[in-house]
Amino acid sequence: MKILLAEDDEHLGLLLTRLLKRQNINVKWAKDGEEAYEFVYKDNYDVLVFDWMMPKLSGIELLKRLRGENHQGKILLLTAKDAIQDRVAGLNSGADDYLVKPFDVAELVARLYALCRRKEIYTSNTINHRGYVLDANSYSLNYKDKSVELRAKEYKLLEFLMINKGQIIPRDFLLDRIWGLESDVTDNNLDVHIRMLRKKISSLNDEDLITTVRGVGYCVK
Amino acid sequence: MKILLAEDDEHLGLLLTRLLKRQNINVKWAKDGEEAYEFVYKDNYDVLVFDWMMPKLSGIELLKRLRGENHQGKILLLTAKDAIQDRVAGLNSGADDYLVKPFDVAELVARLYALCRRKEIYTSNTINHRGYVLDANSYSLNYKDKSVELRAKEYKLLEFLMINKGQIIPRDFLLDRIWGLESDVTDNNLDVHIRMLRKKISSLNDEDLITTVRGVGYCVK
DNA sequence: AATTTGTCTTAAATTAATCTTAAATTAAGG
DNA sequence: CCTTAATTTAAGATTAATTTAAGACAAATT
Repeated sequence: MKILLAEDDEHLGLLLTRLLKRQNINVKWAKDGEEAYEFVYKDNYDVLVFDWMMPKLSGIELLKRLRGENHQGKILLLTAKDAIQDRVAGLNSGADDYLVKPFDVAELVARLYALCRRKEIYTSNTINHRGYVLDANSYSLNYKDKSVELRAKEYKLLEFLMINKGQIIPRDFLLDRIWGLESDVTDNNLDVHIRMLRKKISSLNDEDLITTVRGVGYCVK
Repeated sequence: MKILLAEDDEHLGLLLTRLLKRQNINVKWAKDGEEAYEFVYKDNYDVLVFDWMMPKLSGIELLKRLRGENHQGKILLLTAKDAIQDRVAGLNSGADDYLVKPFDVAELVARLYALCRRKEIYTSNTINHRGYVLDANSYSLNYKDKSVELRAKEYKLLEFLMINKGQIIPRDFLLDRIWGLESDVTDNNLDVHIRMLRKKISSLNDEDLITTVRGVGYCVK
């Protein structure tokens, strides 16, 4: 995997470069936003990681610029601990994920891989699992000759569960992921969306792809 | 594992630093609350360990401040022996665990690992012992080709026993640990949960992984 | 700008899983 | 034996998840 890291903090930049390399992740390190911008089109990266706060060109400005130029790459934003409203702006500006400082390197690595997998989905456009085909193009779930259309939130939810199939994803995790950190939606909202998904899934094959783990979360088996 | 230890007592601080290092735990030692506060954001720690009573900024004040800043790190409080209401207050203020002085270093280590484990939702995590595999990811216990699912309390209980395998864990210890100090559940509750566990374990391999030590507690052999 | 349509969110009632307790039974230690 | 501690079973309480339906919101259409 090859990533571009835009990080102005010397210490953190060096540290991450080293630690990620040890995980077999190839890191190109840009020390500010403008430098990062130059690198973006010079090479092909699996994920772009931007620090929010940077001199010259901040992560969010860079993100907006790239999206404005119709750049489709996967972008992960590193945000400061307390700037919650920033995160909202970040996701709304088209970031694919965010990570709050200080963070665990293992978690960063996990999220990078998750984004990579997502990238693969968008290039191949589908996730296949036990006969089910989740299609990123048409936002539909297919099984044999049957098909159901998913709504935006349903799709996001199922995609996340299918990418992490076999793993139990805690409820608050899903809420964070699908609705965003800042969002103050009711817990129950997740239940309702799971319900919709199950209904649609069972209309395809009359089985339950999603198992609930009481007190913890959900899991695609 | 890397932890931040805020402890004003020179003797105890030095001792813990040494002993934990011997257990392969990297300790950053801050001698008062304010110093600890500075360190928190400078590095990334797996667990933050704060002594309750400290000059300048007490452990509980530091805890509250960090939580107020939306810091999500795992925090363990060291509390004096008799201040039960303090411990309750600590947990209510957002501490993830507490430990009563004087404590056993092995106990501290066990709790540190337990806290670490909770953090790692992404990375798969298992405890292996005599062919049994306790899987934190699926909340299941596996043996050869067989598998049983555990419920939340069962899992917690077995996890604690397996982390401390070979050691006899007193009953009230388990009650405190799994149900929390403030909880006033009946003693018998523990028996029932042990019973459930034994049932499930024996369905895997028809043996008893958990031995009871009469008058004391239980032990995973 | 108003209306319609589709989607998302909330609230409240129902159902189901899990936890807890009580009481009876069994086993261990003095 | 007698006492105490642990085990076991089953029922009751509690908590979490599911379900339904209605209201809010946003996007598209007129």
